[in-house]
Amino acid sequence: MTQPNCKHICSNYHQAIEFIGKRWMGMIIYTLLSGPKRYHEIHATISGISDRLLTERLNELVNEGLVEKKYIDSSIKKVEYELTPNGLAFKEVILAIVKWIEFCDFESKETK
Amino acid sequence: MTQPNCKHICSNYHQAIEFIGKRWMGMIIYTLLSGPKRYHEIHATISGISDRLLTERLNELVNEGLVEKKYIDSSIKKVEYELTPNGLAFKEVILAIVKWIEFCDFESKETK
DNA sequence: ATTAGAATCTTACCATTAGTAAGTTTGTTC
DNA sequence: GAACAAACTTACTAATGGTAAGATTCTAAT
Repeated sequence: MTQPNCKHICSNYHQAIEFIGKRWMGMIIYTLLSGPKRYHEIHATISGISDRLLTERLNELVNEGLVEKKYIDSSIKKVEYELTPNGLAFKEVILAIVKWIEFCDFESKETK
Repeated sequence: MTQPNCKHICSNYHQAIEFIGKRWMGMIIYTLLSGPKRYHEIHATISGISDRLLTERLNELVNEGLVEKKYIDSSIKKVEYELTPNGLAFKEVILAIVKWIEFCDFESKETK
């Protein structure tokens, strides 16, 4: 955290957390962790997300190389979204968040 | 991820990532990891953040119990912000994100 | 073969959130 | 006691997100 390249790490961290922190982004990656999914499957899994933002977020994920978009049978209306290795690697971050939540829950129960 | 309490975890994860994903939130926690800081110190460290949002984010962090606000010498204009144990525990998440970034960088260099 | 419906966007419009800039109050320093 | 800094606060504009309707392509049923 205070190494020579702190500024580099810090700026990368800034970019990264602003990207993954965009609304619904975390949920979409989480959903795709259990395997590739169709557009409507993701939509059905994440309650509350709109078509507009799901499309937008998926495009951003594809552009950043975390998700791959596959046209099944070369059909425009048969699409599958799958995590790339970089997207899959995000699982460790999700696990850390889940652990952190559990720690916070535990703390709040201990101190009440 | 696919355990019985998946829905519970998932909804908590959703809440948590939407909270920590708010703009500047990650940077503010990151900054406080190196120790308690005054308002203007945080402001100086994070380039680009405005007074308005820094105040707002700090209030949210205090309300969620991740940060404690201390009035030094009981003075209204001498304030220090310090991470609580729950806030400190977030370090593991940050480390996971930093590792993930490094993995992604490595992958992109390998495959070009 | 035609029609109904689903899948995957796209567009237009309104609401919420963020950014900018100026002002306020208290505290400090010369 | 005047000038400046700290820590906000307020008012306004810009950007992002939410809602709802529509467009296009595919699939299934009659």
